[in-house]
Amino acid sequence: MPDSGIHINIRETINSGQVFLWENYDDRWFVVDGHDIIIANQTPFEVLTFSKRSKNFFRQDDNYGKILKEITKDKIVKKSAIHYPGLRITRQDPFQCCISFIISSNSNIPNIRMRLQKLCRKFGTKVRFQKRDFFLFPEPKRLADATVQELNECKLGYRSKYVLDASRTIASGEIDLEELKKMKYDQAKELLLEISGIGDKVADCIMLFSLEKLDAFPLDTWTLKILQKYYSDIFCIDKKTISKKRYEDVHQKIIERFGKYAGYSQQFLYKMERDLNEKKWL
DNA sequence: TACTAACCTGTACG
DNA sequence: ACGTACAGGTTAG
Repeated sequence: MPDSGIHINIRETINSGQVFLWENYDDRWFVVDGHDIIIANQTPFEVLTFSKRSKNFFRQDDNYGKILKEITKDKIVKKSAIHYPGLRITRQDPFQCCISFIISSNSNIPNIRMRLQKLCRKFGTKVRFQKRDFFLFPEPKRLADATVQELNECKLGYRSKYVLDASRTIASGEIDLEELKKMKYDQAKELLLEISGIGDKVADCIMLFSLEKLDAFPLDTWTLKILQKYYSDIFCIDKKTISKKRYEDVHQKIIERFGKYAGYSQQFLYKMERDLNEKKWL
């Protein structure tokens, strides 16, 4: 059963920390997604692409009703789901998603966005679409051929070498992100963790937002805070960070608690807690 | 295995 | 104005 627009809130979905390269003009949303641009209109609901290929960027093909029914068994998630109807997980270009979250480490959303924009302007292709100019996200090969010096000009800081490493690993085919889509969570994660700059949290973001792993539940400062605040009876989290071993243990418990669509639960909880603390989405 | 410090950079706040 | 703290973490020791 395909989703109609009423089950997709474009504004809230884009403003939930999963996608960074977007612009809002005249009530329409433009999202740079790899070598393509998504244009989304809320009412009447319509999603088009620059490439003219059909893409379910908002995961319109998910059975949203079924997923909601599953994840709202949890009262806190239910509260958030009522407050944010139509909040979705996006299906992003894997390479862009990968670089986006490598860049996100120890940083904030406006800063991540700025760096990605600089990467696009410096290495991406300029295109004209709907009477506006856009820079597409650079291909893996283009970034693999860049120098640390050039990447530093995009203000990546110490992350420049990570971006280079990841781009080379992917451009060479050593790791094929499309192949990871077909794998189970554990197997895909193991491969992602081989790339320097990708730890547990970043790997989970990449898998949830671009590799079809709805059971991925990124554990960052916010979600850990959420587990402490609302689920102290189930999860014994005392610090701001957790060790690798603990991360795996907690993820296992997360699946037991929230089910196979735990990633969706995470998005609702994350959105709610960030808004509660009046954090910026841009 | 668990724990810490160091890390680039822009922005917010005093 | 100018210093300091902090941000969707990861790595090295």
